[in-house]
Amino acid sequence: MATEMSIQAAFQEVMAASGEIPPKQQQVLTASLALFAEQGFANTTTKQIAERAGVAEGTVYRRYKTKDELLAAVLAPFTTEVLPKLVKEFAAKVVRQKYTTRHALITAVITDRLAFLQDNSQVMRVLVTELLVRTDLREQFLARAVPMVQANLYPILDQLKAVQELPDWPNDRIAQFMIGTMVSQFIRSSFTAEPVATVGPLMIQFLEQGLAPEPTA
Amino acid sequence: MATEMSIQAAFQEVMAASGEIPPKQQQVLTASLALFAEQGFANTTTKQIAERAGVAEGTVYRRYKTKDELLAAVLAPFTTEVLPKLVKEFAAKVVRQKYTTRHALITAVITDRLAFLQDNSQVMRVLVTELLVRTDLREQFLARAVPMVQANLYPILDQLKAVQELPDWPNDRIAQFMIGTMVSQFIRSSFTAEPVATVGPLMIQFLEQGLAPEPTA
DNA sequence: CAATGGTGAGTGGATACTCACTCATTTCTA
DNA sequence: TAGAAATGAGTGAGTATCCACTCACCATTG
Repeated sequence: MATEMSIQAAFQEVMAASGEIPPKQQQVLTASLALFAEQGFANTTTKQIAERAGVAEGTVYRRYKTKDELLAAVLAPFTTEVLPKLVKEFAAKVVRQKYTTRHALITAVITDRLAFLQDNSQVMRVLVTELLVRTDLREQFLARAVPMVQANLYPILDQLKAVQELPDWPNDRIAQFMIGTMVSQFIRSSFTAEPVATVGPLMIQFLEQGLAPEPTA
Repeated sequence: MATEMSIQAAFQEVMAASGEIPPKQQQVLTASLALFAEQGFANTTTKQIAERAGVAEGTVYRRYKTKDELLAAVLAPFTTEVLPKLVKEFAAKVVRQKYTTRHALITAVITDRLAFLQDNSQVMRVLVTELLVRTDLREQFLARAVPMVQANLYPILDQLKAVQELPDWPNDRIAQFMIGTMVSQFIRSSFTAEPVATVGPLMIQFLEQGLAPEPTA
């Protein structure tokens, strides 16, 4: 599957960061992620994880002492490494290329970031489902993600508002429309396995029109 | 809570339809729904259900023989009674009032149907979370919901396309944009408990602009 | 040998589900 | 109509199973 590469890449970061992670532990993480994505966290047993990882059940518990720690270990790299990089790289790119139209901004978001999300569809899937149910995880995630988006995306939005490229709506609403459109597409294509390329143009046009500024009265 | 009335209403329908459902069984259903919505299906024990319903654990199993049957019983009225009515009433209303602009259509969808969804937020919540994880349930639901939407919404869209009130995009895409925008708002406000009234106008404007037809070249 | 990774049988607790019984209401019968 | 019988919702202690987690032991490497 196309997903495995970037998932591996995400884990690679953790491996590099926190010393060596032995191969079997990596298999445990990979298997956990896959099973959590397929069945959900609560419906996955540690025995299943061991089997899919080709490992004894005790091995599952060698490094991570509880099943919850395993979930955290699977999600952590995404929220602490991948997501920040995602947002910041994007902001940097936008600033560097001096996008002054929402068309350029939206195109960048859709083609670049949506593809990225779809590459990481497994983690995204687990994250979305668990955020819906686990209050603690949701708060923790929002506490990290929201300020990050605010700090990096909002200035850009303000800038575009100033030049009449965006309507004078609250930033959180604009962000919600963009994110909502992306996530709904993401979820849909995570079931139909359709590539972004086919839908991209339509989403761009829809967002571009939807976020057009109201005629100045 | 504002939700309880319409939830009760949904159960009322089933009660009326399939003979008498004794009061304690109704308490079991209500408790199940509430707990499933709060914690998710897999994280809810039958003991918890019994306690919240003020009932012995055996009572939980009198009518519904398994926990899965209980989930089905909680979701069934929504997909078989409420959702069809939701869609058909909407379609009927639209046709009756002869909406010929997308503004009227979108306004109707947002103010009317979104409020309805938020009234049924508990069932929606359970449905959404379980659809993400349970393949069988998802297929079953889509097999019912998709044709219903196609039969009732698509003709209206075609009609509006004909009079240049909608762009010539595939119907499923237009539907996705509308549904995605609504659901993302629904999920957000199911956490922040903000009323629809405040966001409605913005969503309407966003969708109306986003779904404006491209200038005929 | 020390240290670290790996093993898998075993354990305690939780949980979905059962069943023999009670009790109230309804239906049958003399 | 009084009493007997049947019905079925409700009960809660009990059971079989499952599952997260442990631990005493083994293997490999430096």
